[in-house]
Amino acid sequence: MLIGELADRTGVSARALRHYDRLGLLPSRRRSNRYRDFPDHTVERVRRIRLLLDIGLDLDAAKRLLPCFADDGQLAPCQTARRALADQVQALDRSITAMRQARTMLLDALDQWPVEPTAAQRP
Amino acid sequence: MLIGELADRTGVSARALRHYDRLGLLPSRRRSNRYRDFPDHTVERVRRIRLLLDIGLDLDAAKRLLPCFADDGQLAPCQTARRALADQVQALDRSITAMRQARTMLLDALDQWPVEPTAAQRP
DNA sequence: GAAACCGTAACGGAGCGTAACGGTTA
DNA sequence: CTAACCGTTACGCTCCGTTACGGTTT
Repeated sequence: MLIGELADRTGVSARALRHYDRLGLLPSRRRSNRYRDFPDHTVERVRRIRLLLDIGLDLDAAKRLLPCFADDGQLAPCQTARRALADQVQALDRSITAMRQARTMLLDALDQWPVEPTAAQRP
Repeated sequence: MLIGELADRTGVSARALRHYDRLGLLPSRRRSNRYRDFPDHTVERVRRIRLLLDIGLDLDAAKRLLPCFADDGQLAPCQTARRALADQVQALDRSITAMRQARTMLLDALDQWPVEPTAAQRP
């Protein structure tokens, strides 16, 4: 399929797909007119990439983990995947902690402020 | 004071300080030799900038909020600050939620995997 | 004259968005 | 002919780190 169709079927922009392709994350051949031609299973492959990106990994890590996916879409427990995921859990923990602290600081500041009367409060 | 001293006293790199300066967040005059010359209170100003960055705001928002700080270092409840902070709390909430979901996904995947015996496990 | 500061300019990085310009095809 | 795709540069964005090159001061 052409890149436009792949974009439609995955919800990922053609620009992003070209980006993944240039980094070697997608299996694409070219037609005689130089248009990229993706096999059907690329739809699933893109979904896997987005899954990995969504959990906070970068494209470099995603590239290394793509071979760890089994045919059923499950991430297999290869050594690479295990370490990457474990590391990412810790990274997420650190980020979450930092963001919760920031959130607390903000709420404290807001709580200490007097409430400004607004016309909208009396309908 | 010169930029090196400001960097030392704030723990912020000179490069970052020049960046803030170029964006108009720092009050700096120039000496005859073109060296930046910061007044003493810039130390506190930099701390405020870092505080705002630490809670997830960007330099653009920081620039708008700096005038909202009172002399005692407290962020005053001006309309601008109130909205910015409230918005940021929501942004943090969204990010935290997303990261926790990602964390859960990772742990679920890791839990389903068999434990690989390692030499290091038997000392 | 070296060491230690200061300055500006500019590339790099992550993941694309967004032109800008041009070929292709229905 | 035109609309709708496709292609390849290449700059922009965020917050600086990091050269690279050069003047200033001690």
